[in-house]
Amino acid sequence: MKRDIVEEANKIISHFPRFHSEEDPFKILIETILSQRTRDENTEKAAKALFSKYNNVFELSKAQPEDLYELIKPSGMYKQKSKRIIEISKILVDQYNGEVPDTLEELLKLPGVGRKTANIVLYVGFGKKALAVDTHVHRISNRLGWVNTKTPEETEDELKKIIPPELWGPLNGAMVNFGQKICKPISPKCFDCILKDVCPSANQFLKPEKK
DNA sequence: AAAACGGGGGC
DNA sequence: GCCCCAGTTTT
Repeated sequence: MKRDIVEEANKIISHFPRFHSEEDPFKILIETILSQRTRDENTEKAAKALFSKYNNVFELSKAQPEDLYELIKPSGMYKQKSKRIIEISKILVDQYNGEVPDTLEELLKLPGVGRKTANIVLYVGFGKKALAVDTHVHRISNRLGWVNTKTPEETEDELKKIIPPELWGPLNGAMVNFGQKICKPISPKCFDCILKDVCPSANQFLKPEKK
């Protein structure tokens, strides 16, 4: 059977869209920091608690790390994240007039902001054509046979060659939902999968994949 | 390349 | 009880 990868991507996007209610780039940046290695529910709890007490970058820039511990604890790694959130806030206030920069290069200078977080902020916060290769994107792209890669960096390069830029962000978000509901790391629900007819890994016994 | 950070949920 | 989560930084 002939594969149409773009069509498969659109299918994932239409079946598992990811909505983003927040629009303030700063709040998206902080939420994305909180979301690192943590599930959505825990991220939302932490973000809600945090923003109920601190409304903006200026207020957060004056806080102490210990002030945030209890608020963001559900998101895990709360000591590091508290420290970084305040460091980021100070940098934004001191060097960026309180605004979040909208380029990959500038975002990567912020503490706790790596390639994945930066790309999520670029897409969700600024609507740019960005692709954040997280564990879901890496795992699913390889299972589907879209790419054959070892590292997220390789996956990013290869995916960008076969997926049109306007789909990068939407596919990225949809893959997260798809990965949580169907194409899970362990015991994926291939029987219920919309791509089981084309996926080379469908119905196989899948072990957790190396990153 | 590997360790450290980390609470919460699924199985 | 073990494994994983829209990872990044340090050793």
